[in-house]
Amino acid sequence: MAATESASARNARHSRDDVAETALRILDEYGLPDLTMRRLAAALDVQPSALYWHFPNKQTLLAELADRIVARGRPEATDGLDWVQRTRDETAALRDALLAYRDGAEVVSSTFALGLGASAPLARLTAAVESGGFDAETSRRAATALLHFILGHVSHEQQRLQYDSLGVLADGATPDALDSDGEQTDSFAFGVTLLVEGLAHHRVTR
Amino acid sequence: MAATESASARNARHSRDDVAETALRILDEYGLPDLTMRRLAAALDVQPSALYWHFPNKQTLLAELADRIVARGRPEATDGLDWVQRTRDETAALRDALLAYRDGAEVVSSTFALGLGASAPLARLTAAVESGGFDAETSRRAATALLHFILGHVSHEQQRLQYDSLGVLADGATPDALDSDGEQTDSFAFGVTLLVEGLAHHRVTR
DNA sequence: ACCTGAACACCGTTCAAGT
DNA sequence: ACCTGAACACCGTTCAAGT
Repeated sequence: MAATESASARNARHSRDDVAETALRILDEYGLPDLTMRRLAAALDVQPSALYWHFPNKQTLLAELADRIVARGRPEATDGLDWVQRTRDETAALRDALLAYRDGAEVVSSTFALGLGASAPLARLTAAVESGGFDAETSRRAATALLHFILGHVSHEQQRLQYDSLGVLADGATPDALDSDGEQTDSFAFGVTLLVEGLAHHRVTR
Repeated sequence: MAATESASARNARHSRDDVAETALRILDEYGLPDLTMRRLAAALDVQPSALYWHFPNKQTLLAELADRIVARGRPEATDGLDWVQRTRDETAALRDALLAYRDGAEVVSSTFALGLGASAPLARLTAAVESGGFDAETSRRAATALLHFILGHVSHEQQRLQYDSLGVLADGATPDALDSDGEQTDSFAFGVTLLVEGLAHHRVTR
Protein backbone atom coordinates (compact mmCIF):
# COMPACT_ATOMS: atom_id res chain seq x y z
CA MET A 1 0.00 0.00 0.00
CA ALA A 2 2.74 2.48 0.92
CA ALA A 3 5.01 0.77 -1.61
CA THR A 4 4.52 3.48 -4.21
CA GLU A 5 6.27 6.10 -2.14
CA SER A 6 8.68 4.04 -0.09
CA ALA A 7 10.24 2.26 -3.06
CA SER A 8 10.92 5.46 -4.97
CA ALA A 9 13.78 7.86 -4.28
CA ARG A 10 13.08 10.51 -1.66
CA ASN A 11 15.08 13.36 -3.14
CA ALA A 12 14.73 13.84 -6.90
CA ARG A 13 17.33 13.33 -9.67
CA HIS A 14 15.86 10.52 -11.68
CA SER A 15 16.78 8.75 -14.89
CA ARG A 16 14.43 7.99 -17.75
CA ASP A 17 14.57 4.39 -16.58
CA ASP A 18 13.43 5.33 -13.05
CA VAL A 19 10.46 7.15 -14.48
CA ALA A 20 9.41 4.24 -16.69
CA GLU A 21 9.78 1.67 -13.90
CA THR A 22 7.79 3.76 -11.45
CA ALA A 23 5.11 4.24 -14.09
CA LEU A 24 4.94 0.47 -14.59
CA ARG A 25 4.48 0.01 -10.85
CA ILE A 26 1.63 2.49 -10.71
CA LEU A 27 0.06 0.86 -13.77
CA ASP A 28 0.22 -2.57 -12.22
CA GLU A 29 -1.02 -1.49 -8.81
CA TYR A 30 -3.73 1.02 -9.70
CA GLY A 31 -4.50 0.53 -13.40
CA LEU A 32 -4.29 2.71 -16.49
CA PRO A 33 -6.93 5.30 -15.51
CA ASP A 34 -4.92 6.10 -12.37
CA LEU A 35 -1.63 6.41 -14.22
CA THR A 36 -1.60 10.21 -14.56
CA MET A 37 1.43 12.41 -15.07
CA ARG A 38 0.67 14.20 -11.82
CA ARG A 39 0.38 11.00 -9.86
CA LEU A 40 3.58 9.65 -11.40
CA ALA A 41 5.37 12.85 -10.49
CA ALA A 42 4.15 12.58 -6.90
CA ALA A 43 5.41 9.00 -6.65
CA LEU A 44 8.84 10.25 -7.78
CA ASP A 45 8.76 13.21 -5.35
CA VAL A 46 8.95 15.62 -8.22
CA GLN A 47 6.87 18.32 -9.88
CA PRO A 48 4.75 17.18 -12.88
CA SER A 49 6.74 19.41 -15.20
CA ALA A 50 9.92 17.47 -14.38
CA LEU A 51 8.57 14.46 -16.28
CA TYR A 52 8.73 16.42 -19.51
CA TRP A 53 12.47 16.47 -19.37
CA HIS A 54 12.44 12.65 -19.63
CA PHE A 55 9.53 12.18 -22.06
CA PRO A 56 8.12 14.71 -24.53
CA ASN A 57 4.55 13.69 -23.65
CA LYS A 58 2.38 11.02 -22.07
CA GLN A 59 1.88 9.13 -25.32
CA THR A 60 5.62 8.56 -25.64
CA LEU A 61 5.77 7.38 -22.04
CA LEU A 62 3.01 4.85 -22.72
CA ALA A 63 4.82 3.63 -25.84
CA GLU A 64 7.91 3.02 -23.72
CA LEU A 65 5.80 1.06 -21.21
CA ALA A 66 4.31 -0.98 -24.05
CA ASP A 67 7.78 -1.89 -25.26
CA ARG A 68 8.81 -2.96 -21.78
CA ILE A 69 5.68 -5.01 -21.17
CA VAL A 70 6.07 -6.80 -24.46
CA ALA A 71 9.82 -7.36 -24.08
CA ARG A 72 9.28 -10.28 -21.74
CA GLY A 73 6.97 -12.01 -24.21
CA ARG A 74 9.47 -14.46 -25.65
CA PRO A 75 9.03 -18.24 -25.73
CA GLU A 76 11.68 -20.40 -24.08
CA ALA A 77 13.00 -22.26 -27.12
CA THR A 78 12.02 -21.73 -30.73
CA ASP A 79 14.44 -23.87 -32.74
CA GLY A 80 13.53 -27.34 -33.89
CA LEU A 81 9.82 -26.57 -33.78
CA ASP A 82 7.49 -26.54 -36.75
CA TRP A 83 5.78 -23.30 -37.66
CA VAL A 84 2.49 -24.27 -36.03
CA GLN A 85 4.05 -24.88 -32.64
CA ARG A 86 6.30 -21.86 -32.98
CA THR A 87 3.32 -19.65 -33.75
CA ARG A 88 1.36 -21.10 -30.85
CA ASP A 89 4.28 -20.52 -28.50
CA GLU A 90 4.63 -16.92 -29.61
CA THR A 91 0.95 -16.20 -29.06
CA ALA A 92 1.02 -17.84 -25.61
CA ALA A 93 4.16 -15.93 -24.59
CA LEU A 94 2.65 -12.65 -25.73
CA ARG A 95 -0.56 -13.33 -23.84
CA ASP A 96 1.40 -14.07 -20.67
CA ALA A 97 3.40 -10.87 -21.08
CA LEU A 98 0.23 -8.81 -21.46
CA LEU A 99 -1.35 -10.47 -18.43
CA ALA A 100 1.72 -9.79 -16.31
CA TYR A 101 0.75 -6.12 -15.91
CA ARG A 102 -2.64 -4.75 -15.04
CA ASP A 103 -4.23 -3.21 -18.17
CA GLY A 104 -1.19 -4.43 -20.14
CA ALA A 105 -3.24 -5.26 -23.23
CA GLU A 106 -4.83 -1.82 -23.33
CA VAL A 107 -1.50 -0.05 -23.05
CA VAL A 108 -0.01 -2.14 -25.83
CA SER A 109 -2.99 -2.01 -28.14
CA SER A 110 -3.41 1.74 -27.85
CA THR A 111 0.20 2.40 -28.78
CA PHE A 112 0.17 -0.35 -31.41
CA ALA A 113 -2.79 1.27 -33.12
CA LEU A 114 -0.78 4.49 -33.39
CA GLY A 115 2.13 2.63 -34.96
CA LEU A 116 4.30 3.84 -32.11
CA GLY A 117 5.66 1.01 -29.98
CA ALA A 118 5.07 -2.70 -29.71
CA SER A 119 6.39 -3.55 -33.14
CA ALA A 120 8.42 -6.40 -31.61
CA PRO A 121 5.48 -8.81 -31.18
CA LEU A 122 4.35 -8.24 -34.77
CA ALA A 123 7.86 -9.01 -35.98
CA ARG A 124 8.10 -12.16 -33.86
CA LEU A 125 4.71 -13.44 -34.98
CA THR A 126 5.50 -12.68 -38.60
CA ALA A 127 8.78 -14.59 -38.35
CA ALA A 128 7.04 -17.57 -36.78
CA VAL A 129 4.49 -17.74 -39.58
CA GLU A 130 7.13 -17.13 -42.23
CA SER A 131 9.06 -20.14 -40.95
CA GLY A 132 6.22 -22.21 -42.38
CA GLY A 133 7.20 -21.16 -45.87
CA PHE A 134 4.53 -18.51 -46.39
CA ASP A 135 5.41 -15.41 -48.36
CA ALA A 136 6.17 -12.17 -46.56
CA GLU A 137 2.86 -10.49 -47.32
CA THR A 138 0.75 -13.46 -46.22
CA SER A 139 2.83 -13.85 -43.08
CA ARG A 140 2.44 -10.20 -42.14
CA ARG A 141 -1.29 -10.31 -42.64
CA ALA A 142 -1.69 -13.50 -40.64
CA ALA A 143 0.48 -12.06 -37.87
CA THR A 144 -1.64 -8.91 -37.83
CA ALA A 145 -4.81 -10.98 -37.53
CA LEU A 146 -3.27 -12.97 -34.68
CA LEU A 147 -2.18 -9.78 -32.94
CA HIS A 148 -5.61 -8.18 -33.21
CA PHE A 149 -7.21 -11.29 -31.78
CA ILE A 150 -4.70 -11.51 -28.92
CA LEU A 151 -5.00 -7.83 -27.98
CA GLY A 152 -8.77 -7.90 -28.18
CA HIS A 153 -9.08 -11.08 -26.21
CA VAL A 154 -6.70 -10.10 -23.42
CA SER A 155 -8.12 -6.55 -23.17
CA HIS A 156 -11.52 -8.08 -22.70
CA GLU A 157 -10.13 -10.51 -20.17
CA GLN A 158 -8.38 -7.82 -18.13
CA GLN A 159 -11.39 -5.52 -18.13
CA ARG A 160 -13.42 -8.36 -16.70
CA LEU A 161 -10.81 -9.05 -14.03
CA GLN A 162 -11.03 -5.42 -13.01
CA TYR A 163 -14.79 -5.24 -12.97
CA ASP A 164 -15.06 -8.58 -11.23
CA SER A 165 -12.81 -7.37 -8.43
CA LEU A 166 -14.96 -4.26 -8.14
CA GLY A 167 -18.07 -6.40 -8.10
CA VAL A 168 -19.55 -4.19 -10.80
CA LEU A 169 -20.01 -6.65 -13.63
CA ALA A 170 -22.65 -5.61 -16.15
CA ASP A 171 -25.59 -7.88 -16.93
CA GLY A 172 -24.75 -10.44 -19.56
CA ALA A 173 -21.00 -9.90 -19.33
CA THR A 174 -20.71 -13.45 -18.08
CA PRO A 175 -23.51 -15.23 -19.94
CA ASP A 176 -22.95 -18.68 -18.49
CA ALA A 177 -21.22 -20.17 -15.49
CA LEU A 178 -18.40 -21.56 -17.65
CA ASP A 179 -16.41 -18.36 -17.65
CA SER A 180 -13.77 -19.48 -15.20
CA ASP A 181 -10.06 -18.92 -15.76
CA GLY A 182 -9.75 -22.23 -17.55
CA GLU A 183 -12.52 -21.34 -19.93
CA GLN A 184 -10.72 -18.12 -20.77
CA THR A 185 -7.54 -20.00 -21.64
CA ASP A 186 -9.49 -22.44 -23.81
CA SER A 187 -11.32 -19.62 -25.51
CA PHE A 188 -7.96 -18.00 -26.27
CA ALA A 189 -6.48 -21.22 -27.62
CA PHE A 190 -9.55 -21.76 -29.75
CA GLY A 191 -9.18 -18.44 -31.53
CA VAL A 192 -5.51 -19.11 -32.18
CA THR A 193 -6.39 -22.56 -33.52
CA LEU A 194 -8.90 -21.11 -35.96
CA LEU A 195 -6.33 -18.70 -37.37
CA VAL A 196 -3.52 -21.24 -37.56
CA GLU A 197 -5.68 -23.96 -39.10
CA GLY A 198 -7.13 -21.42 -41.48
CA LEU A 199 -3.63 -20.53 -42.56
CA ALA A 200 -2.66 -24.18 -43.04
CA HIS A 201 -5.78 -24.79 -45.08
CA HIS A 202 -5.18 -21.63 -47.06
CA ARG A 203 -1.93 -23.09 -48.39
CA VAL A 204 -3.47 -26.44 -49.22
CA THR A 205 -6.22 -25.01 -51.40
CA ARG A 206 -4.04 -22.52 -53.26
CA MET B 1 -17.84 24.09 -39.86
CA ALA B 2 -20.71 26.01 -38.27
CA ALA B 3 -22.89 22.92 -38.60
CA THR B 4 -22.40 21.88 -34.98
CA GLU B 5 -24.25 24.90 -33.66
CA SER B 6 -26.63 25.66 -36.48
CA ALA B 7 -28.12 22.17 -36.64
CA SER B 8 -28.85 22.00 -32.92
CA ALA B 9 -31.75 23.69 -31.20
CA ARG B 10 -31.13 27.27 -30.08
CA ASN B 11 -33.11 27.27 -26.87
CA ALA B 12 -32.67 24.20 -24.68
CA ARG B 13 -35.26 21.46 -23.83
CA HIS B 14 -33.72 18.40 -25.38
CA SER B 15 -34.60 14.72 -25.47
CA ARG B 16 -32.23 11.86 -24.80
CA ASP B 17 -32.32 11.24 -28.53
CA ASP B 18 -31.22 14.81 -29.32
CA VAL B 19 -28.27 14.43 -27.01
CA ALA B 20 -27.18 11.14 -28.58
CA GLU B 21 -27.53 12.43 -32.14
CA THR B 22 -25.58 15.59 -31.40
CA ALA B 23 -22.89 13.50 -29.73
CA LEU B 24 -22.68 11.33 -32.85
CA ARG B 25 -22.23 14.44 -34.98
CA ILE B 26 -19.42 15.75 -32.81
CA LEU B 27 -17.81 12.30 -32.84
CA ASP B 28 -17.92 12.09 -36.61
CA GLU B 29 -16.73 15.64 -37.21
CA TYR B 30 -14.05 16.03 -34.54
CA GLY B 31 -13.24 12.55 -33.26
CA LEU B 32 -13.46 10.80 -29.91
CA PRO B 33 -10.85 12.91 -28.03
CA ASP B 34 -12.91 16.03 -28.80
CA LEU B 35 -16.18 14.49 -27.69
CA THR B 36 -16.27 15.94 -24.18
CA MET B 37 -19.31 16.47 -22.02
CA ARG B 38 -18.60 20.19 -21.92
CA ARG B 39 -18.30 20.44 -25.66
CA LEU B 40 -21.45 18.41 -26.17
CA ALA B 41 -23.30 20.68 -23.76
CA ALA B 42 -22.10 23.75 -25.65
CA ALA B 43 -23.31 22.29 -28.94
CA LEU B 44 -26.73 21.84 -27.34
CA ASP B 45 -26.72 25.36 -25.84
CA VAL B 46 -26.93 23.91 -22.39
CA GLN B 47 -24.87 23.71 -19.19
CA PRO B 48 -22.71 20.56 -18.81
CA SER B 49 -24.71 19.51 -15.78
CA ALA B 50 -27.86 19.30 -17.90
CA LEU B 51 -26.47 16.24 -19.68
CA TYR B 52 -26.64 14.26 -16.45
CA TRP B 53 -30.36 14.38 -16.52
CA HIS B 54 -30.29 12.35 -19.78
CA PHE B 55 -27.34 10.04 -19.05
CA PRO B 56 -25.94 9.05 -15.65
CA ASN B 57 -22.36 9.39 -16.93
CA LYS B 58 -20.18 9.59 -20.03
CA GLN B 59 -19.64 5.84 -20.21
CA THR B 60 -23.37 5.25 -20.59
CA LEU B 61 -23.55 7.89 -23.29
CA LEU B 62 -20.75 6.15 -25.20
CA ALA B 63 -22.51 2.80 -24.86
CA GLU B 64 -25.60 4.36 -26.40
CA LEU B 65 -23.49 5.72 -29.28
CA ALA B 66 -21.95 2.28 -29.77
CA ASP B 67 -25.41 0.75 -30.05
CA ARG B 68 -26.45 3.33 -32.61
CA ILE B 69 -23.30 2.97 -34.68
CA VAL B 70 -23.65 -0.78 -34.77
CA ALA B 71 -27.38 -0.75 -35.46
CA ARG B 72 -26.83 -0.01 -39.14
CA GLY B 73 -24.48 -2.97 -39.50
CA ARG B 74 -26.93 -5.40 -41.04
CA PRO B 75 -26.46 -7.21 -44.34
CA GLU B 76 -29.10 -6.78 -47.06
CA ALA B 77 -30.37 -10.35 -47.31
CA THR B 78 -29.36 -13.29 -45.16
CA ASP B 79 -31.77 -16.09 -46.16
CA GLY B 80 -30.79 -18.69 -48.70
CA LEU B 81 -27.09 -18.18 -48.05
CA ASP B 82 -24.72 -20.81 -46.66
CA TRP B 83 -23.06 -20.08 -43.32
CA VAL B 84 -19.77 -19.02 -44.93
CA GLN B 85 -21.35 -16.32 -47.04
CA ARG B 86 -23.63 -15.27 -44.22
CA THR B 87 -20.69 -14.89 -41.87
CA ARG B 88 -18.72 -12.95 -44.47
CA ASP B 89 -21.66 -10.65 -45.07
CA GLU B 90 -22.04 -9.99 -41.36
CA THR B 91 -18.37 -9.11 -40.95
CA ALA B 92 -18.45 -6.82 -43.98
CA ALA B 93 -21.61 -5.09 -42.78
CA LEU B 94 -20.13 -4.57 -39.34
CA ARG B 95 -16.93 -3.17 -40.79
CA ASP B 96 -18.92 -0.72 -42.93
CA ALA B 97 -20.94 0.37 -39.91
CA LEU B 98 -17.79 1.02 -37.88
CA LEU B 99 -16.21 2.96 -40.74
CA ALA B 100 -19.31 5.12 -41.14
CA TYR B 101 -18.39 7.18 -38.05
CA ARG B 102 -15.03 8.63 -37.20
CA ASP B 103 -13.43 6.56 -34.40
CA GLY B 104 -16.44 4.23 -34.58
CA ALA B 105 -14.37 1.12 -33.88
CA GLU B 106 -12.81 2.64 -30.77
CA VAL B 107 -16.17 3.66 -29.36
CA VAL B 108 -17.61 0.21 -29.94
CA SER B 109 -14.60 -1.76 -28.74
CA SER B 110 -14.24 0.26 -25.54
CA THR B 111 -17.85 -0.32 -24.58
CA PHE B 112 -17.77 -3.91 -25.79
CA ALA B 113 -14.81 -4.64 -23.53
CA LEU B 114 -16.86 -3.43 -20.59
CA GLY B 115 -19.72 -5.73 -21.53
CA LEU B 116 -21.94 -2.68 -21.79
CA GLY B 117 -23.32 -2.11 -25.27
CA ALA B 118 -22.66 -3.56 -28.71
CA SER B 119 -23.96 -6.99 -27.88
CA ALA B 120 -25.95 -6.99 -31.13
CA PRO B 121 -22.97 -7.67 -33.43
CA LEU B 122 -21.84 -10.58 -31.29
CA ALA B 123 -25.33 -12.04 -31.44
CA ARG B 124 -25.53 -11.61 -35.21
CA LEU B 125 -22.13 -13.17 -35.81
CA THR B 126 -22.91 -16.04 -33.47
CA ALA B 127 -26.16 -16.72 -35.32
CA ALA B 128 -24.40 -16.68 -38.68
CA VAL B 129 -21.81 -19.23 -37.52
CA GLU B 130 -24.45 -21.32 -35.79
CA SER B 131 -26.34 -21.60 -39.07
CA GLY B 132 -23.45 -23.77 -40.23
CA GLY B 133 -24.43 -26.41 -37.67
CA PHE B 134 -21.78 -25.62 -35.07
CA ASP B 135 -22.70 -25.99 -31.42
CA ALA B 136 -23.52 -22.89 -29.38
CA GLU B 137 -20.21 -22.75 -27.50
CA THR B 138 -18.09 -23.11 -30.63
CA SER B 139 -20.17 -20.52 -32.43
CA ARG B 140 -19.86 -18.02 -29.63
CA ARG B 141 -16.11 -18.44 -29.47
CA ALA B 142 -15.69 -18.14 -33.21
CA ALA B 143 -17.89 -15.04 -33.23
CA THR B 144 -15.80 -13.54 -30.43
CA ALA B 145 -12.62 -14.17 -32.38
CA LEU B 146 -14.15 -12.57 -35.46
CA LEU B 147 -15.31 -9.59 -33.45
CA HIS B 148 -11.89 -9.05 -31.86
CA PHE B 149 -10.27 -9.19 -35.27
CA ILE B 150 -12.78 -6.78 -36.80
CA LEU B 151 -12.55 -4.25 -33.98
CA GLY B 152 -8.75 -4.40 -33.90
CA HIS B 153 -8.42 -4.11 -37.63
CA VAL B 154 -10.84 -1.22 -38.05
CA SER B 155 -9.47 0.66 -35.02
CA HIS B 156 -6.04 0.42 -36.57
CA GLU B 157 -7.42 1.52 -39.90
CA GLN B 158 -9.22 4.55 -38.47
CA GLN B 159 -6.25 5.66 -36.40
CA ARG B 160 -4.19 5.65 -39.56
CA LEU B 161 -6.80 7.66 -41.41
CA GLN B 162 -6.66 10.25 -38.64
CA TYR B 163 -2.88 10.42 -38.46
CA ASP B 164 -2.57 10.44 -42.21
CA SER B 165 -4.86 13.44 -42.46
CA LEU B 166 -2.78 15.16 -39.80
CA GLY B 167 0.39 14.29 -41.68
CA VAL B 168 1.85 12.90 -38.46
CA LEU B 169 2.34 9.27 -39.37
CA ALA B 170 4.96 7.51 -37.29
CA ASP B 171 7.92 5.83 -38.95
CA GLY B 172 7.12 2.30 -40.04
CA ALA B 173 3.39 2.73 -39.66
CA THR B 174 3.09 2.22 -43.40
CA PRO B 175 5.93 -0.22 -44.12
CA ASP B 176 5.40 -0.46 -47.84
CA ALA B 177 3.65 1.48 -50.55
CA LEU B 178 0.90 -1.13 -50.81
CA ASP B 179 -1.15 0.29 -47.97
CA SER B 180 -3.78 1.89 -50.12
CA ASP B 181 -7.48 1.58 -49.39
CA GLY B 182 -7.71 -1.53 -51.51
CA GLU B 183 -4.93 -3.18 -49.60
CA GLN B 184 -6.78 -2.48 -46.35
CA THR B 185 -9.90 -4.17 -47.65
CA ASP B 186 -7.90 -7.19 -48.82
CA SER B 187 -6.10 -7.39 -45.51
CA PHE B 188 -9.45 -7.36 -43.76
CA ALA B 189 -10.89 -10.06 -46.01
CA PHE B 190 -7.79 -12.16 -45.50
CA GLY B 191 -8.21 -12.23 -41.74
CA VAL B 192 -11.86 -13.15 -42.05
CA THR B 193 -10.94 -15.91 -44.49
CA LEU B 194 -8.42 -17.39 -42.06
CA LEU B 195 -11.02 -17.56 -39.31
CA VAL B 196 -13.80 -18.92 -41.48
CA GLU B 197 -11.60 -21.52 -43.19
CA GLY B 198 -10.15 -22.44 -39.82
CA LEU B 199 -13.65 -23.05 -38.57
CA ALA B 200 -14.58 -25.16 -41.59
CA HIS B 201 -11.45 -27.24 -41.17
CA HIS B 202 -12.08 -27.55 -37.46
CA ARG B 203 -15.31 -29.40 -38.14
CA VAL B 204 -13.76 -31.70 -40.71
CA THR B 205 -11.02 -32.96 -38.39
CA ARG B 206 -13.26 -33.48 -35.37
C1' DA C 1 21.66 17.39 -16.55
C1' DC C 2 17.57 17.72 -14.10
C1' DC C 3 14.18 20.16 -11.42
C1' DT C 4 10.89 24.13 -9.46
C1' DG C 5 7.02 27.40 -9.64
C1' DA C 6 3.47 29.16 -11.67
C1' DA C 7 0.42 29.32 -14.93
C1' DC C 8 -2.90 27.98 -19.09
C1' DA C 9 -6.58 25.70 -20.80
C1' DC C 10 -9.02 22.31 -19.96
C1' DC C 11 -11.68 17.76 -17.84
C1' DG C 12 -16.11 14.67 -15.54
C1' DT C 13 -19.35 14.97 -11.99
C1' DT C 14 -22.45 16.64 -8.06
C1' DC C 15 -26.16 19.13 -6.17
C1' DA C 16 -29.20 22.57 -4.57
C1' DA C 17 -32.20 25.43 -6.81
C1' DG C 18 -35.07 27.14 -10.48
C1' DT C 19 -39.22 26.76 -14.09
C1' DA D 1 -39.56 17.17 -17.10
C1' DC D 2 -35.53 19.54 -17.89
C1' DC D 3 -32.18 23.08 -16.96
C1' DT D 4 -28.97 26.71 -14.30
C1' DG D 5 -25.15 28.13 -11.31
C1' DA D 6 -21.61 27.19 -8.77
C1' DA D 7 -18.50 24.42 -7.09
C1' DC D 8 -15.15 20.15 -6.35
C1' DA D 9 -11.41 17.62 -7.53
C1' DC D 10 -8.95 16.83 -10.92
C1' DC D 11 -6.23 16.63 -15.91
C1' DG D 12 -1.78 17.29 -19.68
C1' DT D 13 1.43 20.63 -21.04
C1' DT D 14 4.48 24.92 -21.36
C1' DC D 15 8.10 27.79 -20.00
C1' DA D 16 11.11 30.85 -17.67
C1' DA D 17 14.07 30.24 -14.07
C1' DG D 18 16.96 27.83 -10.85
C1' DT D 19 21.15 24.49 -9.47
